[in-house]
Formats: sequence, C-alpha cells, structure tokens
Amino acid sequence: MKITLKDIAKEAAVNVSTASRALSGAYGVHADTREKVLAAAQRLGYRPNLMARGLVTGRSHSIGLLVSDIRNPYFSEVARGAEDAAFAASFDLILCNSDLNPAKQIRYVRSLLEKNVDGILMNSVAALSAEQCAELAVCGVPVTLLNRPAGKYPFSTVLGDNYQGGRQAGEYLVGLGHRAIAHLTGHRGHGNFADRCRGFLDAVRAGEGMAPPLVIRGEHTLRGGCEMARKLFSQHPEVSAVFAANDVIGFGVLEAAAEMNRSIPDDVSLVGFDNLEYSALVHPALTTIHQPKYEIGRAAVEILLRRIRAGADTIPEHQVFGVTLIERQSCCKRFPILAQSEAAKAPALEKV
Amino acid sequence: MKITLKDIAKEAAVNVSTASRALSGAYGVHADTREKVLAAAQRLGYRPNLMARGLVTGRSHSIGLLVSDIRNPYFSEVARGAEDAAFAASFDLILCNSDLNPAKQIRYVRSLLEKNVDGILMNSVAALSAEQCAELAVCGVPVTLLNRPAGKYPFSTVLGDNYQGGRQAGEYLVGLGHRAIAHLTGHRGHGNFADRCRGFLDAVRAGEGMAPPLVIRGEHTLRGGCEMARKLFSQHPEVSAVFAANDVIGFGVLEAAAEMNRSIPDDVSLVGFDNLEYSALVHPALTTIHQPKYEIGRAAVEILLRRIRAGADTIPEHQVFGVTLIERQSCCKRFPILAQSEAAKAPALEKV
DNA sequence: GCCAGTTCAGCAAACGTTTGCAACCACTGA
DNA sequence: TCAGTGGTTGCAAACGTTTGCTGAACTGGC
Repeated sequence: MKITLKDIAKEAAVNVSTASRALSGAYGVHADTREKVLAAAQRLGYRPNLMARGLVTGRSHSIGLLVSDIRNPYFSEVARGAEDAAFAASFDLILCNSDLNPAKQIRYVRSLLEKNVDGILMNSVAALSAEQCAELAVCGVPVTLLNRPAGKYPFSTVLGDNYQGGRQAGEYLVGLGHRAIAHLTGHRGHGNFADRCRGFLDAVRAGEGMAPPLVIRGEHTLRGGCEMARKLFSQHPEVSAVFAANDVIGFGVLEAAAEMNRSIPDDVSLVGFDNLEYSALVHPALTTIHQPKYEIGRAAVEILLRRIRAGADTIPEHQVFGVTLIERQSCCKRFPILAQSEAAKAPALEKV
Repeated sequence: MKITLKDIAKEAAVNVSTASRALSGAYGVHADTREKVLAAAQRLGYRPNLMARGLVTGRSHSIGLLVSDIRNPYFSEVARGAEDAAFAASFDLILCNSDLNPAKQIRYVRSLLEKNVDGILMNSVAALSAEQCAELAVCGVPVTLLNRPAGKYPFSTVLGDNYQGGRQAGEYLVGLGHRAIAHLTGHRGHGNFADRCRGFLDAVRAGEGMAPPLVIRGEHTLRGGCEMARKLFSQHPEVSAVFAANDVIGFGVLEAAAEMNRSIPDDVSLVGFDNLEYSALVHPALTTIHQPKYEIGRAAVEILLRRIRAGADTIPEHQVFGVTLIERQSCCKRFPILAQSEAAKAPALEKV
C-alpha cells in the first residue's frame, strides 16, 4: 500500500540508490535522471519512511522536551518557543511531563534514547542522583537545561538572569520605602530560585535601616504560595512587602490576602517573577520581573541543534537572557517615617 | 558503542532470534535460556533500538498531538491528560502547534505520517479543505478530534457537551433576571462554538420578555474578547449580561470593562466557558461552565489507543463529557422590573 | 585513435530488529 | 525400533533507507 523508494525506482526505471540520491539532491546524478525520479515520486505521492532512514543514519530528527508540567504557563510558553524553532529546522518535539519525579525523569530519558532522539531539553536535573546525572552526561546525545545551572555536568544551559531579577525586585521594593520585606520561594535545591534569592538578599542588605529579610520556603505552586502567605500574614504583620519567587506563588499570595482581608497593594506590596500572561489579568495586576520565556525555549533548541550538528562531544554553550521589571498595580510607596517606626518595633525576623 | 541484540546474543551464547524472543517474553523459549539472556541484557545494559523495531513492526509507539497553541491553557491541560495516558501505555506524544493554519496543519500531518505515528490527535480540521480532509481520512492511521465534531469524516471525537453548556449559561443568566443578553464568540466554522451558541440561544428564547439575543463574533482570544466587549459596551448600553464563548474571551471582557469603567458584576454580569485555572484568580472571579479538560485529553488518547490496537478500519468512537456551571463572582441578580423596563426601551437588537 | 579523467548509475552491504520456517532433540506410544 | 509429537533453537528474509565501491560510458587532450 505504502509507496517506497523501490516503487519509485521501478517507476523511473532506475536503481533504488539512484532514486535515493536524486531525491536527497546529492551531487552526482544527471539532471535528466533526477527529473525523472522527481516526477515519479510526485506522481506516486512518495513519502520517505523516516524510521528506515533513521536506522541507517542514526538520526531521528526529533528532540525530547522534558518539563515538570506543561500546564505551568511558564513551560507552555517555553515549549511553544522550542517547538517553533524545532519546526523551522524540521525537527519535532516529544513532550514529557516529569513532575520533577526522578524515577519518571529517568524513565523518560531512557525511552527517548531508545527512540534515538538527537537531543534532550530538560527542565531540571536537580532531583536526579549523581549516578543518574552521570548516565545522562554520557548518554551520547547533547542535553540542554532550561533555566537551571548545569553544575559540574557538561550540559548546555539557557537561563534568565535570575540573580539580577531578584536584585531588581529587591531594589524596587527598597526604593519604594519598604523596610520589612519577605521572600516566598520554593524548597532548597532549585538553582534558579537560589539565584533569585541571592539577588534579592543582596539588594535588601544594601538598603538603609532594613529589618533583616525574611525567607519562607514551600511548594512553588499557587497552593504553596497561599499557605506561605497565610503564615506570613498571621505571624509577621510588620512585613509591608513580599517578593514571590515566581508569579504562580504570587497568585497564591493574592488569594491569601483576599481571604485575610489584607489589601494589596495598600497593606502589602507584592512583586512576582516570570511575567506570565495572566499576571496582567489578576487583581491587582501583578508587578513582576519579566523573563523572555518564548525566546528561552527557542534559544534552547537552537543551541541544541548547533550541538547536534557539531557532534555531541563539543563543549556546552551557555546563554543568559536579561530580565526587566514590569510595573503594574501590586506595589505602592511606603512613607519612610512609618516604615522606620515599624521596622524599629519589628521583632527579630528569622535570619536566613 | 551502543549495545545491540547481537551483542547480548553473543554474550548469552544464543542466536539473535532467541535473544529477541527471550526479551519479548514470547512463548517457546526455555526458562533457563531466557534467564541467561535476561542476565546478559542486564549486565550489558541493553536498550532496544525502537527505530529498528518500528521498521519491521510498522509501529512507532508514538502519537501526534496537533493543537492550535499549547500556550492556550485549555490545550495545555488537555495535553497533560493526553500525555499521562500515553505515558501509561508507553506511547509518546509529539507536540505540534498549528495555529489553525491549514498549510501548517497538513505539513505536520505529513511529517507525522513519515515518522510512522500510530495515531493522530487533532484540535480541528475546520480550516482544512475537502481534499486535505480526505487525505487525512485515508492516511492509514486513526485520527481523533478534540472538542470538534467530525462532520462526515470517519474520525473519532471527544467533546465537552457544548450545547448543554451554552444552554446552562443562558438559563442561568435568564434566571438571574437579565433580559438583554449578548454572546461574544469566535468566527463561524468552529463547531464547538456553534453548539455553545445554539444552546445559549435556545435558552434565551425560552425566557419570558427577553430582548432578542445579540451575537458578536471576533477572534477567540483575549485581544478579540476585549475588542468585542468595547464595541458591545459602547453600542449596546442596554445589555446587562454577557456570555463569552470561552474564558479567554471573558478575560478580554474584564479588561474592556475596567478600561471603560463598567463594573462587573454590578453593571454587567459575565459568564465564561472552560473553567481555566486562572478563571478563579481574575477579578472578579469568573462564573463559568466547567469542562473536564484533563479527562478529555486522557479519553482522547485512550480512544485512539483502542483503535490503534483494533486496526484503523474499525468504526470511530465518540465520547461527550458533561459540563457544569461554576458560580463565582462575575454575575449578579437583576431586578425583574428594571430589566423589563430596560428591555422595553431597548432598541431592536441585531438578530442572528 | 588512445588514454586519462570525469561523470553517472548500479550492486550490495549495512542499520537492528522481528518472525516464518526448518531443524533438531528428546520423548512417547505402538 | 521407529514414526509421531511437542518443545526449543537457529537460519535467513524482511522492513526501507543510505552509502561505499565498482564499473560503464562519456569527454577531451594529445
């Protein structure tokens, strides 16, 4: 039923090898012959079988995309950028949702390798054991990490400038006059969150008359953000500003604030990180650090493709994207005098 | 470098064919032999090459997922459900973003067929020409449509109950006392939108003393919703309730309302469709028709898998999921007397 | 008219599996 | 003893490509 190279070779009265060369546009086939073959292929509606081709070339023209959850709008935006870049290079993208579960991650990686993907794009290797990382490092296909530092492994990386973003958020809140600021973030071990936190702390510590910054850790989800904010609002009423390590956590803060009748921005100012599409729609619209998510996805596959073409043993490439603060309605100024008096009477905050 | 079946056959001192049978668990290989082969495979870290297997079996163990845009939270939720179901069956999912562009769609489909996918999950075939649909219908792999009716083609379908959803929305608004209600929807040709519209119109027409319902069409995006709402608010001040054909359009209405100082729900009530995660977070939280998106994705691949196993020439399967209205803060009651007087003095609305 | 060089086409092996078929062996029952 | 049987294994073809190698045909220079 399916038209193969043999069929079109017969139709064009040439050998399969000649047909193959004609179709691939290889040098060394006569113009007339090529014409004949092309016509035959056209007539019969020939479509090459990529599995057969892949078997001999060792290439599958596909790459794996391993994210924690595609429902996270951060990743769906990254995925779209990645897919567009892949499509442009006629590669295709195999989607995997790992939930950051190491067993699932490694199972996905193995399955991708069995399928002979030409490269792997991964969200994180943080949860993987050292052996698993080592397995990944020597698996024979290039790997690039999305928004995570590579550590000591030979992976390429593409990141937003998390340190600078954290710093911008901190400086902005300090500049607004806030003196008691909290940071709501994920559990330890997320490289990008760690950098955001460092930037934030550096900015706050550089401020004048600041209460020591408070860092609360929890799930980096809406639910987690909500829980952290509840705790914060009830235990630390002196805090007048919050930096959420991502917008989704920030949405949770909004929810908790509504629940507990704390007005944002009047009672507490809030800045997020990522600038998701929905951050402009929530109430109040979220002031946040913009990360070029689509571009990160696109750059990640471009780097991957370069390495695929160059051979897997080339040195990894690293790209970091600048970030910018987007001012919306979730922050307001705090009068210095009030801030100072509050900071003075504030109890000692948990030091990080 | 890569370990093949031949290597483990040599290691276990048997023939490749025996090794193959042992590993596939086929009947007819002695327990001792199987043990030996399994041990060898384990020792050498054997991983089968799925392209080679696919070449002979004709199966790739992968399915294509063709959506308009994965950034649309509706589709990322569906995609997650689909991927989970595929993963459970050790199939994998190739992600394609078509933007509903027919040329892109057909290019994706061809590319998927070249890769020998075992089935295709598609968002829509509405934009495809008759020939393109026919090509798809006879392509040799089963196709299931997501949230779109199949028309006359032999595709399976999985949908939310769009008619009932539209009807529920309409009845709810009528029950609240609204007498002049508008519907903001996408352009003609979207089967699911058409059903929502029909349900809505039936509900409104069944109401007492209703102004003829107004239907406005535009892009089914946030931007489109915003534009339609601007037009609506300025040209039809008598309208006291809006049914948006999906939540994203509804978000646009929210934006336009904020811009034009129309309060939702005090001036106009709004109900959406889909119940996206963010619909609970916008302000005011959106009353909407809930569709089980994750389950739709999962059911779609389960249907697809059943058809793959049964053979492509089996008859298509259709599944429709119930929908429910989720009451939040975007609607309020309208006093009948006021509604009637307004309906009375309302100019004739555009009839659809 | 001959030879070297170039262009083009075909042959066949290879990629790593699965699977139909044949061969072998050890029994069993007559 | 021997045919028949059933369980186990091996041989080889097949899947649809790509590609190195060989050789034929043609070209042009002497």
